Amino acid sequence: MAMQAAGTDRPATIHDIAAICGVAASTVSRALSTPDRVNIRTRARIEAAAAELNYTPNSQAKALSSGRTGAVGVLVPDITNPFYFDLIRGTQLQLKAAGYTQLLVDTEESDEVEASTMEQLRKSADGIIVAASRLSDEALLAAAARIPMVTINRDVAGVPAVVIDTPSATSQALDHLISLGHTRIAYMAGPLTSQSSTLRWTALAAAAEDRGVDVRRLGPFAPKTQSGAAAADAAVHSGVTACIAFNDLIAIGMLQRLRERGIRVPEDISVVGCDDIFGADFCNPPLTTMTSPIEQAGRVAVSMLLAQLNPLAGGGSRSRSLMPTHLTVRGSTGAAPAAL
Amino acid sequence: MAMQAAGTDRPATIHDIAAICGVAASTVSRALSTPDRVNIRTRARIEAAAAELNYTPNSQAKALSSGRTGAVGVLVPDITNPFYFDLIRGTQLQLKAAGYTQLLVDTEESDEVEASTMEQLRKSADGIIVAASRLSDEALLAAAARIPMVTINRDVAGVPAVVIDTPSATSQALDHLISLGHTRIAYMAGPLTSQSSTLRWTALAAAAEDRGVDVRRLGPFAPKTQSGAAAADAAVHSGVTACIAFNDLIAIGMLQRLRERGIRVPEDISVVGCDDIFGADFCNPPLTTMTSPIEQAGRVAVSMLLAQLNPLAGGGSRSRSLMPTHLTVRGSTGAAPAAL
DNA sequence: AATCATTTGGCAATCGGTTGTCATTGACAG
DNA sequence: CTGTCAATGACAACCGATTGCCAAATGATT
Repeated sequence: MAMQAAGTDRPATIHDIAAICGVAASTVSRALSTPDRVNIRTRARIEAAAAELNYTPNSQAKALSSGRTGAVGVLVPDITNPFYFDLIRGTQLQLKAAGYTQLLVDTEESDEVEASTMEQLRKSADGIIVAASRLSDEALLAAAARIPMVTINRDVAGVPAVVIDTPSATSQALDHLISLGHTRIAYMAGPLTSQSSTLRWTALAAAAEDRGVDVRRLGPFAPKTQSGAAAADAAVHSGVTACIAFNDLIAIGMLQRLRERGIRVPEDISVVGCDDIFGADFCNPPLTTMTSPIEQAGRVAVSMLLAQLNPLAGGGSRSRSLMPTHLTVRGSTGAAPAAL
Repeated sequence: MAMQAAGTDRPATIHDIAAICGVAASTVSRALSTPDRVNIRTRARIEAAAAELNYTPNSQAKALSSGRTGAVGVLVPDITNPFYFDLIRGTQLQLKAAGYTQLLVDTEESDEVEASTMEQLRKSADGIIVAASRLSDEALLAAAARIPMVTINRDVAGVPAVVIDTPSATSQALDHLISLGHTRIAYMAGPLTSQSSTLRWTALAAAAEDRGVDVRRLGPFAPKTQSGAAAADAAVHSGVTACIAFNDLIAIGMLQRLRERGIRVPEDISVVGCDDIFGADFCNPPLTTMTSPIEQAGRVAVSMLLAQLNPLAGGGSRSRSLMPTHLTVRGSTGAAPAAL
């Protein structure tokens, strides 16, 4: 009701409450954090005063004295990649639900920025979530020893991770293409530093060998729609009838380029993406892609991190979580063109 | 070179440096922040020790004692809306360049969440950037009195603002449609609480009156692709031959729905979006839309806020910045169908 | 009624810095 | 040789909480 303690405009402190109630500041602190350690009547008075003054604890001070900051850092390589939008949304939701603040940082695909950010965050965050880390295994492991960490799409022994199981979906995609009659297929690789890209290629190559079809690797290509042009040209030049792109951005870029060049999709060439990001369903043609539970992955990562921070809450914290993926067939894949 | 002070693993403090150099902690603080107040030789020793210990100041402690947090809050109504991706990217880049940290918060289109977040941020941020605020003018003004603020797409007297000039672009869009022969046009409105939507409608209605064409307002519709279905149906039912959507999300959703219903775009109906978000160029058909310099708006907002925080740097801080917009014509608009 | 166990709540140190105040130092001028 | 002044750096208070420790108060027990 009352806006503020009359006159003063600065936020109320624990001392203001203490003065009003005639108790020590420490008592107020206890009443607010460990209610059982304080007489129920004084507690009531304190709570009333706190409400009256519209008191909210100063998080800086809290962090300084308690060591806990109530913040979690979220590191993504490129904030403009729609893939991370969903991820960020997932972490944001789950963190907010748990009363944490999200510190979002774009590491600009740079291992240096990533490392220095981690060191920085060591003091200003209780833990960090690192998506698609560009760091070496050793560096990542070393960092994880210094601050609670959960990685996403980066599996290193000893570091809790959430892994979206796209590799296994690649064989599903491959079978889909084979069933449509394709036998010459390309994988449009992502950045060399991306473990996801490597794992997808490994899984795809293994599946291809198993099925006895020809799958070649092209690239690497940057995970942006602009790279799609180069990817499209490379695919066409290589003579394949279908390709599986590292992610939807590349795939969508390919779609645009192919259209410009008058190459029909899927009649002349089929394109499969990966992730099912915003836009995959309304591009032209709609993209067949491996749908990832991205937002959910973000939420799970937060849960794992919080479990690590507060070991009290029963549930034995799992150190690795594999998120299932499935193929979503849309319009960008079709029967292989008749052989010349 | 040396990893850490041998043995101790916790971050080095100003006191560690002081002990090594045999000076008081305050001297170290001064040497690091106001170098001229300290002997150049001791300063050198201190800097050497700091480097040796790999010292980085504790931001919490710094914030507590100095009152400045080095963080800026960025409030957006819906983090999943691609429009805000570009905005967030712009703020992130500019903040990082200035050495600030970005605190990203999704206010979930709720004025309550927005207000409480602001109160919260009052202590943990030096200033805030509020995009498309859902707050009343009074509430916004009151909040701005409590913490340095810059709004984006929300113009309230007394609060510095960055405004993307989409209203004036609406008349450009209208003229484009008129030149194609359209005379019955609909505006697919956004949320009632969105000032942008209101301003666009006002500008559009005025322009329509001026040109003597019929423009009716339909909606409101939530700014999501899913709302596009309802919007599309409403537009078709109203018998218009063209429509201007509040934003690209609605427009893209309409495109999808119209396609499902077998209504051709632009042959049967033309659609104009607003913002030119990710996806507007590759949807089907590519969307004619009002292109906004979104990322730039984010950067400008940060600059204005920082100018407000550090009045020292000459440039008289402008209190209002109007970002120009232009119409980008793509495939979703075409000649009006012949009258029945 | 005296003793002991248990609450209850205050004191003061602490977190890691910043900053006002002041004593010391040395240089220089008178 | 001494007085003035600027430069330097140490001391200590402070920012707003948390938390260990202890004394006082309460209540239960015998």
